[in-house]
Amino acid sequence: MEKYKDIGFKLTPQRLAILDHLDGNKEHPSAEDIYKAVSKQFPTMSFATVYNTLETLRQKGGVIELTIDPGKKRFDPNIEPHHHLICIKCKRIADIHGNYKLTVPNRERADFEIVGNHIEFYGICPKCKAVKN
Amino acid sequence: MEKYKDIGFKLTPQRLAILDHLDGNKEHPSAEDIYKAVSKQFPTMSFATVYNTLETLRQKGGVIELTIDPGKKRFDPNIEPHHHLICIKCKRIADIHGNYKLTVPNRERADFEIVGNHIEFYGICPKCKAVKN
DNA sequence: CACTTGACAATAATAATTATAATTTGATAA
DNA sequence: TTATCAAATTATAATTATTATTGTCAAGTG
Repeated sequence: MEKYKDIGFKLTPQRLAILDHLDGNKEHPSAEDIYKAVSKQFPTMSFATVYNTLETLRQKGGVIELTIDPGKKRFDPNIEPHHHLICIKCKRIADIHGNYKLTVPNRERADFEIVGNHIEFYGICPKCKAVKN
Repeated sequence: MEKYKDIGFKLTPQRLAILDHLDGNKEHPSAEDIYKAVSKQFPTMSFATVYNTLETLRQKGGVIELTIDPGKKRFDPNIEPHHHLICIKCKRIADIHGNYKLTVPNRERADFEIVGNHIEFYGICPKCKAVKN
């Protein structure tokens, strides 16, 4: 937690509450999810604070922004490089830490300098499989 | 083109203009891109028609919806399974057709039934690399 | 020809996000 | 400890992307 102060990230009560909610969170929450959860403790919490904090955190490498969900951003406090498995029915997202070595064939690389990758696996989660229809 | 009529997709002039704009398009355009391009020929074209057509097309498998770009959807008329390479600076998207065989380790699969995958490569395109700073 | 259906356009409504402006606060240094 | 100030917070307005609603029209069907 102290690491943030060192990089000029002012630790306010609101930010601590957001960090606390994110810490170890495997739900890949949206801004709204976070707002709902944190405003229970901070009824005056503003949506803008959630967005501002997430954006500042992202810039400082404290959180990853996921573009998996159409229409809204999701946030992942797990900053280790990893991949995701998405339930196409309920949109639940699970982490995948498998070690994949992916390269782009020269022919396809089109002179891009490759800096990273991210795999999205699609599937149906056990809960949704259990539901008929 | 005839294939659409067979599956109950009525071929109207507006739809033909959209299909024509998408055909062979490698730009992965957003709804707005398509709207702008097509409304040059059809000044009365409505945004709703673009969205409706894209959604209907998607359901019929004529186009793929990409969630790569935060804040907006992009559409890809290339329906062959393939992957993408995104310039992190200018957000340009290129197709990657490399043949990757990806499996999820049992330990991580969490009883999901895997139905597909999509790799996003991140990089810097030649144009953006050429720009200083 | 009457009838149904689906597509279109205009527009309203909603959802997610970003911007603005006034006020407050945490961190630092005197 | 207190003064200071940049940065954070809040309320709110504005924007952007998308979806829903409604009335109209045209194509195809019995």
